[in-house]
Amino acid sequence: MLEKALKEIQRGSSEIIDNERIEKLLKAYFEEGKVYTVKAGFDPTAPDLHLGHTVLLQKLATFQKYGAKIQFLIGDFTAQIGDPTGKNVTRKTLSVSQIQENAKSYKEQVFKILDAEKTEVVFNSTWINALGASGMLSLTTTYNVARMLERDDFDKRYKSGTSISISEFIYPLLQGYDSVHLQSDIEIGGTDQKFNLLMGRHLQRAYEIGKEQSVLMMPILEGLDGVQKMSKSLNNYIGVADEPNEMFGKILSISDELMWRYYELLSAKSLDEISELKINVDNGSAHPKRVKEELAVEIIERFHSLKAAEEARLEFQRVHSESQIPTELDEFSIDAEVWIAKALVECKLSPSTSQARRDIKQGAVKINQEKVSDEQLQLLEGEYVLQVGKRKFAKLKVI
RNA sequence: GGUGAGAUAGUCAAGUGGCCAACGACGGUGGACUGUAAAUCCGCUCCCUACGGGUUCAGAGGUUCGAAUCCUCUUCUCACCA
Repeated sequence: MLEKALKEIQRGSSEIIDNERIEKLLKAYFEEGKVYTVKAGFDPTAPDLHLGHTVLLQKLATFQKYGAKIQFLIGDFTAQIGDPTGKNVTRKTLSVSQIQENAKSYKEQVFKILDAEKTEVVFNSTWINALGASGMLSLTTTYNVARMLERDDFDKRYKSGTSISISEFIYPLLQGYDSVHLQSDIEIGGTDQKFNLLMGRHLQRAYEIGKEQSVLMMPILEGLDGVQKMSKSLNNYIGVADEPNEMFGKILSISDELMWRYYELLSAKSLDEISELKINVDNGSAHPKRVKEELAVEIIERFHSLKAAEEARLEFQRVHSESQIPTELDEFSIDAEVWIAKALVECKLSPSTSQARRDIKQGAVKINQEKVSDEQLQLLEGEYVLQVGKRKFAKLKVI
């Protein structure tokens, strides 16, 4: 049992610091039912969760399975500074009301994965505000500038003469102080957070709270392109709030190679099951597309329902494999006969009439499944299903 | 504060008086091939009912028959020095 739990906890992680302590904590749980705490901090700047975030959330869920109480920390105070990690410019500060709003939508989304019973949502402004100027000052005496500058990103900025604000120096200290206040046993975060995570250990030692948190780091999930990290700003993400059909399409669009990565970090399947799948695909006894569909269904089920997932699968089949028209189309209506190019723009299938004409010229446009060749075509009264390329559809009523 | 370099389409990046709606790359998109994948190949990629017209090269003026290209000012970036 202990073995299994440990294996599950270690799964997918890129680095664990003080693994022995994690073992001890688990042992104490199994033998005496002793509860321990796992902290994870979230920046309330990005309210829309995507699968990249869920890698961490699922790890937390695993911990919950094995006795952990999760300290779900919303860094509402620290967000006012902005995490300098990986940044090469000073971040803008966020307004208090903005942070409040973001934090709220965070909470709404995370309990799809986490067990609310075993989760404590905390805001670090609570204790950091209470720290006061003298508390803050004594916090800063635990570390020095030279060591802070060892950080790669600070180092680069310092050497290149880019500004580093003093508040950014304080950021890691505050994050570490959170671990002091919360008396965390374990903290988990992305690999890019290593410096900040280690600061928790450092400060717990400095404040002599009698323990040093273990640190478990998870790799950063690649986005749909398979290269850059999943992020909203790169538009390569799968949002947990995405529609089932959209999720299905996005998951199916990832490369086979990336699929295994997603399996490892996102699926609830055991590693043994996954490696068996991989063997089957490699020797040709399983079709990679089927395997990918399975993953898609699993993920959609998690955020929607099994029913929605199966429907998405069927819909996908209809539209893409059998090149039929999707069941639900955006509908538009125009009250006079229109030129086809204008109609495409109206239905948001083309961004401009110029583009629409190009599409027609290239044979990309279909009306009721029939290819359009006449660029000058006028649409008379009636109902039409318009299509551009393989996946853009709309229904148009001309009155 | 001083000096120098620069600002070109979604991004990077050529172009330094007419052949420029502007090379190329990436991205995006359409087609072929497929498993709507990847890889590969081909087309398109400022707007406009278009063998034509309009608006672009940080912004504002100016020189010229003609400017992304030359001049002036402004704004912003970056580098070096203090």
